[in-house]
Amino acid sequence: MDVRKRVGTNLRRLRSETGLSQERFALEHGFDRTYISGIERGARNPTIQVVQRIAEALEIDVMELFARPAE
Amino acid sequence: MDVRKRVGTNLRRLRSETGLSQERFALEHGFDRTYISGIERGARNPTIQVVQRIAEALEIDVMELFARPAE
DNA sequence: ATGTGACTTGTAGTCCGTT
DNA sequence: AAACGGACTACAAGTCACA
Repeated sequence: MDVRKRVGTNLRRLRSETGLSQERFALEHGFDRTYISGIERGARNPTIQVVQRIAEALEIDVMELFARPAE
Repeated sequence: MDVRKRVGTNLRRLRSETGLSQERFALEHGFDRTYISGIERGARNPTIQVVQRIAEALEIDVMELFARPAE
């Protein structure tokens, strides 16, 4: 499994669990909505600093975004 | 702690454990010698696909490179 | 509310070196 | 063996209009 899919899947699940839409999550944490969308779909190849910023927004350790998602 | 330092510190430890120099590690796995050096020092901000490729070269899960290093 | 193509600007990634 | 510099090209960062 590609790491982009991995991070994207984890982000989508964790972001959903906060109860926020992509739009509100992006707005409240200073991201562009379409950029978050692209990462969740695995269409983007973000740098580790971007992933770090997302982890901070989710209030989790960056490592969690790289966990292998359950099938 | 910055995520670049985290990945760099982990890479340096894990790469050293393989017994390979930066130069040989890079050569044998198709990386640029100076780029590996930069990542280990935390001076670079690699994309997640590059970190994935490094993890594959180390034969570990990419998640391990994001673990919080021991102090 | 999300997906997608297109776009500009900045920097990731590579290659040549020297210290 | 590793840190570091300069220059270059490929592509990520960040944004927008529209479906």
